[in-house]
Amino acid sequence: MRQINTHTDTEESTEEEDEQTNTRNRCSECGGDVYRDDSQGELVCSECGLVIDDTNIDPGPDWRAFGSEEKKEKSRVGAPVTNMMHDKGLSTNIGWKDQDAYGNQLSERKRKKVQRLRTWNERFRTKDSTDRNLKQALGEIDRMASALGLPENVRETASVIYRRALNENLLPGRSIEGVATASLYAAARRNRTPRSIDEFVQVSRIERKEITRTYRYISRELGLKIKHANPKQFIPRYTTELNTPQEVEIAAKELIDDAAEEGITSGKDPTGLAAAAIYAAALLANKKLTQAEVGNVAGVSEVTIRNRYQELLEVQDAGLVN
DNA sequence: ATGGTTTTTACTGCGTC
DNA sequence: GACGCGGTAAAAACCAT
Repeated sequence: MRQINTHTDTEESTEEEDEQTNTRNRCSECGGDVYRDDSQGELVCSECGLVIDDTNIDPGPDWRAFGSEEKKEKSRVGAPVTNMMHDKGLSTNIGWKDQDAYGNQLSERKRKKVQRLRTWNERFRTKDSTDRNLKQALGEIDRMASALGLPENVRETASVIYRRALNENLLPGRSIEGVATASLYAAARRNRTPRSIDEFVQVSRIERKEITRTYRYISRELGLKIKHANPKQFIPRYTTELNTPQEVEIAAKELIDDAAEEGITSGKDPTGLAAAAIYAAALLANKKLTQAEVGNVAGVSEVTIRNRYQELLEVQDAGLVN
């Protein structure tokens, strides 16, 4: 009896978050109005183009439900719609095994029939050039995102950006790969998990010049209004790669904050600032790193670190007086 | 295309281990 | 002598116009 009670208790107390967190929101980036684009199933900022909130892709039950009993029954069925497949994962897939749904072998006639179905299904699935284009681009986005360790929601954002570029006819004259790379670069920055151009050069087949050129182009044409990357966003990855103690990481972030308040960070390469902050923080913590070490993992020259970290320390000295 | 800003490259001298 | 560091000038890259 006791056992039964506790069991049911835990079961009923799960999943009671029906907060409607949307429609009249402010964009976290630029403060613009956010509206819901139902055709895509995502929140879009009217100011800066788009805001993907991954909690919003598949938020809950499909229909209105009255009471919690009904709510349980009418939950959504099937995989969530995703932008990462060129048909958003909604198409039919025919298995490759020559078995029916019960696992029995198919007869010779049925097998041929299914084979024909597979063929036609594949033809329809990638019917026109747009679909083939998307298919290839999304494959590239996925590949690069994996290589750079970018999470799912960044890939989703990149997919959306790419679709928009495609819809607005920005592709002609540009390579699919280039636009795919630029889309992912933009998406990574938008979602506050930026990667440097250098890192993209490592994993993309596109050379640096074209990545930046294409990024500028689609960013302008789509009105993405992406803010400059915050140097702090690079620090954790660098410090873990350098195996520095956590105090250094924290101190480095504070150095960035202080510098940002003084306004000496604008126009400067964020990776350079991050590297300098780490170097300076390590110095202050008596946990020395060489400029070359930090420069290597951040992809920044020693000269830049020198210039930046002295500026950072100047701010600190001035701050102590105040 | 142009000019202003920032970063990189390459080289230097200095002190330390 | 090798290494880490600081400084510098010129080249290269970047960015807005």
